Amino acid sequence: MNKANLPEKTIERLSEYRRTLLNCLVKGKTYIYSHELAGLHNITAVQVRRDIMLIGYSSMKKKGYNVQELINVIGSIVDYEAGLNVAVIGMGNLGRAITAYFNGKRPKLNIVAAFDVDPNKINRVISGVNCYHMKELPEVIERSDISIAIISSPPDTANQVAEQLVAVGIKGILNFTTVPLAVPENVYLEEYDMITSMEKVAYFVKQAYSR
Amino acid sequence: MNKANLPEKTIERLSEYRRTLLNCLVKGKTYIYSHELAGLHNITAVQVRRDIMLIGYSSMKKKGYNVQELINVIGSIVDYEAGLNVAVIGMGNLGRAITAYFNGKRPKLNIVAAFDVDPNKINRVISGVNCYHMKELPEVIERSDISIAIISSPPDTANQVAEQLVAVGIKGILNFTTVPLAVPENVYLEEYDMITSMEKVAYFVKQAYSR
DNA sequence: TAAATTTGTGTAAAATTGTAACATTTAATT
DNA sequence: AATTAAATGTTACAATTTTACACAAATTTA
Repeated sequence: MNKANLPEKTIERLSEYRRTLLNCLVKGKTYIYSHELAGLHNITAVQVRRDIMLIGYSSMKKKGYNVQELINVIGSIVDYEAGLNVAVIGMGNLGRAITAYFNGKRPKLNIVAAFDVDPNKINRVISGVNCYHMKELPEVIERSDISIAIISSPPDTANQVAEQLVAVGIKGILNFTTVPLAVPENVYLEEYDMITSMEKVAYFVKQAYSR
Repeated sequence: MNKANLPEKTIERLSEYRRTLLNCLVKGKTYIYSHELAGLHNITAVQVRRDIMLIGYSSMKKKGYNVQELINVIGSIVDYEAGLNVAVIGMGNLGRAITAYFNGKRPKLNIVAAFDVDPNKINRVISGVNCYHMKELPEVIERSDISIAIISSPPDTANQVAEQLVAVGIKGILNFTTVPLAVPENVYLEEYDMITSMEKVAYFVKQAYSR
């Protein structure tokens, strides 16, 4: 079973499917058809079946997919069995919201440390996570075996923060700041900018108006 | 000049270019080469030139692009001249952070109202925006000429909220909840899920480990 | 004037998704 | 029990979107 090298888009969808599936479980739904899952995600049933085919899972034919089993299989693809630890850099409004929003939602992904430079935040538990001074970064990352970082620091510090993170061996970065980052190839970088998302929406709304 | 129907990815990049360009201006840089812009965004110079070609702008050959001019042209594509008003639905941690983070950053996009059902929030100014009760939604949307909504409400209410928004004539939705939404075709929907982004990072970190 | 640099753009390639088709399996129905 | 209907697994191909390649034209610099 070649679970490696799945298309990036497939990974995204698998993550999304899992959320929907977890929701199904809560509602007591134990089987789901490909076309149901497709409808919930605004895609075609073939796409769903293809994605699921790629991860090597088979349904109970004619009854749809076993929800719990599918959740497990997706987990075996997406999750790192031993769990991965995450740090948040920058505990402003956004950093705190992300931390609060995220923590506890994924058993195999835990935010275990936060960093800032504001003396009022250092050595306090904020949004459920202890906040350290940036100068402690190397030690804490090492000690807590942190491999992923979320950057929510002020934009002008972002690249410098990224450099430090790379230097201490971080393997994946999720960038919430407004500046694009430069990192070596062996570090996976996911950029996310809310403003771009908003502007995209605005553009298409504008298009709708001018017709 | 056919500015309509630009590829979605191009719109994203234009938004990102603009941010970088604004930053250049601040630093006193008035001209920029395609390969410089490309380097800052980890893409190829051809991609940059192609995007700029699509919006019908031409550089001073051999001196690079005029930063201010390019900002203006991108604005003429992405922005709605008269401005667009935005509402945030759900003023929990995330809603407040988004509002605080966003407001003031884009002159043509303004968050002008927030909605919640928590009595402690109603009729208060939160993160710089007045918070109304959900039952006032139709009236406020109408009165304030709001065409875009950000949903940051609890997941189980998201679809119901979306329905209400569609009913009152919202044209674009940015969904920050964990449930995918179903909206009519004439409403532009942008889904964003942090957890999926995180899981994507985690997946690729995992891949890196198992090699 | 020659060399080097940079842009603009036609064309090709790659990646992704959608459509159609169909054998196969299973559940339900008659 | 046989038939019908529904759903999956899979392939092939078309359509679309996105990115890369190649190169002429323009312009600066040496």
